[in-house]
Amino acid sequence: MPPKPAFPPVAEQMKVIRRHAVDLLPEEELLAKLERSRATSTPLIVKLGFDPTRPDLHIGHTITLRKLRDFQRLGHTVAFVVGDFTALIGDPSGRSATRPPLSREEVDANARTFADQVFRILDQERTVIRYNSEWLSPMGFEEVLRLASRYTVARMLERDDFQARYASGSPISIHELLYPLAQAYDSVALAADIELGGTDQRFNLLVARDIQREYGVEPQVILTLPLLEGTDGRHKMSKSYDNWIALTDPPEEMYGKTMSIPDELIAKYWRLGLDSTEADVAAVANGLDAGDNPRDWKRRLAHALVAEYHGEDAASAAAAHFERLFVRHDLPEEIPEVTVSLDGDVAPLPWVLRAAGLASSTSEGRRLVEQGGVSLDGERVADPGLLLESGRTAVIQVGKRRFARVTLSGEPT
RNA sequence: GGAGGGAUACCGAAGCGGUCAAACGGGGCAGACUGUAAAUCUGCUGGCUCAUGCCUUCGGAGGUUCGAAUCCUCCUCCCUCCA
Repeated sequence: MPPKPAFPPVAEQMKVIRRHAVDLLPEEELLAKLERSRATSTPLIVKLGFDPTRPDLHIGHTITLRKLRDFQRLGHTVAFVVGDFTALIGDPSGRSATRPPLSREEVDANARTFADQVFRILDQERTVIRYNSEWLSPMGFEEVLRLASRYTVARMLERDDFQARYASGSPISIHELLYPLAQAYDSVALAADIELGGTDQRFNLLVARDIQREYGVEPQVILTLPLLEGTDGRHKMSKSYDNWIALTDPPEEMYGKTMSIPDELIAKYWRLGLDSTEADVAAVANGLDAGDNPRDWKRRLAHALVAEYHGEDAASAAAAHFERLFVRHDLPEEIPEVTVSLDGDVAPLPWVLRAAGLASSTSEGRRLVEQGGVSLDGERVADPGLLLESGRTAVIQVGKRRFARVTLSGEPT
């Protein structure tokens, strides 16, 4: 059992809770809940939904996770809802297309991966994980109708992503309209006091309040947190935009991706991406205002991020690796060894690139050579017709980041 | 149930009988530049054991034609309006 929570005074709790919050609605209700919780020594139930279609957490998710941890430190309980049932629908949030549903096995595997990552930040003792199939699956059609009758099409279509899809003539399936209701019902089942989410979740979170009320459950307070832009600096961080820094990214990858964010985002990453204090954030902002080279703050940021998830040593190694590859353009410390078997005595370079996994096709390999993107033992190659003999070993570099020490073997496998 | 519109490469979107491996934009990749995997500029972006060569693509299946992404028939899916 977790130690008996010692709830700090409400004003103090509010101060912690408010930090970084975008929406905190309605605040009076939260105050009341906190007062009651403290008076009765009962932790509040703080809900966060998790979509098991995307098990890979990234830096953007940590903003919400840290806020959850704040709640845990204040003595409250976190309830995670694994949306294994709702994954059959696919959250239409921010998507332009219907999502394909998942299999049971995928959901389970994703949920496990998710838990591994989440407990890097959260306190396991004060976390409850629930699967929403637990209550959604047994609902009969009658129950679903009852739930669906509590909300109107017009209100549902207020959601800007639905509106955009409808306006642009993209299909919206009826079941997608049910998603916010299902998510809302989770809050009924859990009797959630507070639900967190990114600002893009505002609509879904608010629907839950109405549905809870309909079912005679005290409505939850909603707390939304800022979305962090991804490495491209344009879209919110997301796997689908390929602009994400995953918690599980290897150190060099994490470091390099961080170094590629636009300079304007440095301060924001410090504020939201790290477990930083106001003083840290101020130091960064002041430094940048005073004309510090942004590169230095970005390096510190990259270092701090890697250190948080991989430790100090890994962070230093990643920094050194970055120096070597991108600043000095040297070879990396470790180059993967690849052996390629030839059919004959020689093989054209583009073919070898494909066989060694350095290009996705021979034609792609040919293009890379033609564009000067390929070098052999440090020498740039210009002729796509170049033949390599069997028995030879060479370090082949493609672009800035792909390397392999390739051995050509004459033995047909 | 009725009427009309649509399905094109990773995404969006042109093309409407040959000059189409298919405009353009985004994305991606490469090059130059850079503190940077940023920004900017330039190029590339179906496949093939070495090719001013060959092969396969424009929802699916047939057909017309010397020749089809483009025309016809049927099928599948989507959208809009009317009921």
